[in-house]
Amino acid sequence: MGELLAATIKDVANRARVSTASVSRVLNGSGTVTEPTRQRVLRAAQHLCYTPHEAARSLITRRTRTIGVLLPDIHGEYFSELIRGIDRAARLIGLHLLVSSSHGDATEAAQALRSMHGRVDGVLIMSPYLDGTLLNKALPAALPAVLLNTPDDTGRAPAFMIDDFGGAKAMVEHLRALGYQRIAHITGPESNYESNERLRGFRAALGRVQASTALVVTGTFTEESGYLAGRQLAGATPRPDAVFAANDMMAIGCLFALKQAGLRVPEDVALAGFDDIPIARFVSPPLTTVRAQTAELGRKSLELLARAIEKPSGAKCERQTLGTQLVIRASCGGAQEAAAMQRT
Amino acid sequence: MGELLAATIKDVANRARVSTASVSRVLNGSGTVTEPTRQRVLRAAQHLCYTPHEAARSLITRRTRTIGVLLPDIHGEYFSELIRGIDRAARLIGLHLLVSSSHGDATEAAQALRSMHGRVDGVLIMSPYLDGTLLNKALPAALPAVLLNTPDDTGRAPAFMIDDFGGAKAMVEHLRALGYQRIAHITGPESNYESNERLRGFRAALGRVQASTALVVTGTFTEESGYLAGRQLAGATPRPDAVFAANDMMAIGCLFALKQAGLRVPEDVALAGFDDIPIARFVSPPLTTVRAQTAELGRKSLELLARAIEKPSGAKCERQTLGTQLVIRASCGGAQEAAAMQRT
DNA sequence: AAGATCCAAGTAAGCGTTTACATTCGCGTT
DNA sequence: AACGCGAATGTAAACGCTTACTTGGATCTT
Repeated sequence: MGELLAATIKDVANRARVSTASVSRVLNGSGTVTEPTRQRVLRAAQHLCYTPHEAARSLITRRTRTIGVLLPDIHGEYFSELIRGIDRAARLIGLHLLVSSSHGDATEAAQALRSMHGRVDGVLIMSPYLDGTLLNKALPAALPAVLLNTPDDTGRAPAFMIDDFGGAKAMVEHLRALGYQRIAHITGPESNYESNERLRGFRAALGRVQASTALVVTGTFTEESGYLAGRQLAGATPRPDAVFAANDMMAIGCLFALKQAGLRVPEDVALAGFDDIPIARFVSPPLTTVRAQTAELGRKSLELLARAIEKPSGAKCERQTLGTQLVIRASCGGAQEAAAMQRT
Repeated sequence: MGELLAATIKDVANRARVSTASVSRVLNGSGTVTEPTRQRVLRAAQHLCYTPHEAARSLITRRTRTIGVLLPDIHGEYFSELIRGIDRAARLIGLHLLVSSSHGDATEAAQALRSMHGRVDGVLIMSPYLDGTLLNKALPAALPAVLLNTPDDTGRAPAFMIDDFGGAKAMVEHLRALGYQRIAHITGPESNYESNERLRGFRAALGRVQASTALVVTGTFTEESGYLAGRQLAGATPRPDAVFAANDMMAIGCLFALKQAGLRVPEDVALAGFDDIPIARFVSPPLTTVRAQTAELGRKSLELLARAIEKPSGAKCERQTLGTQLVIRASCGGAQEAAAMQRT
């Protein structure tokens, strides 16, 4: 009697002197069993420390109670927030999370997706790189999926979006209302969907004429890239009187560069970001930003996915957009006036 | 011909006019196949968008290429860093991550652990609550495991630890060397292992006499609790001239409270934290803290686990401790002198 | 040219479950 | 006392894969 291998349902059946079917019935509460049998099975299972083998179980039930999460990265506060929202919702519904991240390109993401076949009941995908064709290719037709902030050409799956355009536009309009004239923008990666939407919002708020002359520096959503952009902007002539970074991390990097260049924020240059990551209110001066409901985005996506798994028919491939909210802090000055404006 | 269900190996075999065995051989590169057969199989597989069903595969191979990650929480910068380290290492080795978090108590963690049977090849466990008995109960004998910062009474699994004691001791000694006399401490949750170790380090650095009179406030590792502790400390008489918080988040909360009370940091009260989370250098003044190699901890743990899975024999149940490092910033003053000291 | 050798491909068992179906058993009817 | 019936239990077939073993030719040896 080697205790090397984990006990199987057969072992339990033997010990309880019943068939495996009865064990299964007891453990799943399905079918009918007499109380004595039930007790015997339960005791046997407990004695053997029996735990069902999930792979075997899901092979036949065609359910894994697991959902796959495909992210471009897992690092930083933004993803931390997102995963938090997803995780909470999943835990509430009783779903496991199989995460896969850090695929730099669409091919890698597709690869990761394939390797999830038979491991998950559905997938949550955030992949700014994955274009429609590749996604269709890699996504098994029957696999429920929900897209997060992912450009979707195909209508293959429902999608949740953050209103990147609207948020950026509102922020730049706010800056203009405060009287800033030369507003610069630090973008995210060029191939990134959200980055492009925010840039579009930036331009829309400025209007065609100003947009054409506005100072736009390309970043990569990292603090480092924000720092470099900040140095560049600090030395530009004419120097911008406000900088809108496409995310908070870059704004913070930029803040450092500006300070290092001897510029005061917001007196010399105003600064604004996007996301409202937790750090944003801790930097000095606290960062004015656009609040994206990141955790909420995660939660809602997961819930939608769970519903889609429950009844695959009801999945309308709609795109829903989550609104954003201006968060006025000290980094762009005029906090009081702005607050007053908000109220009206 | 319904395309509703995903193609199986049988479908591929039929289409290529070979047996399923040959398909398997081609796809896994095992056994021998002639080139024409190979081509036929490959074409058939591609045409049908065939992807192996991982549950079925792992049922027979007894390998899932997945490792389970059990965390007490998933929120915040600390866990973000940790997961990042784990994720990177896993990706490098080609392992999937099944994460399970937010179990408040040992029972929930044990439950989560059981439900991983048949889904994972091994587990990474960080559970400050899980005591030895429960862990032994829930951990299948054959399941490779590595513990992270978890008190382990059993020697059942190897463990990686952060040198909480040493780090805390070094920090408090540093504060004393700077001339601070009345050093207060904000602890983590009472039942938390790391929290207790840091408290122990704090006391050790003070020596028995001073430790007995030192001001110690209980927190919960959250910013909120740090804030409350900060308010309490700001009003204490005699007021401490330095505060050492058991983690950075609480230090930041405390910082707010101190500022709100009109105290200057570090002139009126010095402040230090633990972890060196990314925010730490962004707050104002930048936070002096103990750098715990969090991502490194994740990476090393995963690598050890991977090795243990590879050859279960070689797993010595040792505990390894990762050193910490003092990070001197402005929040406790004397940065220059301190830097000089470090150099010697 | 017949037997030995070897390689490619097929056959089928089995991984640990669930579940449709078959069987058995006890019991109330007639 | 024979019958029928429902409840409890058992039997065995899947689920989709891998792999030990078997088979069937082709090639090589003598």
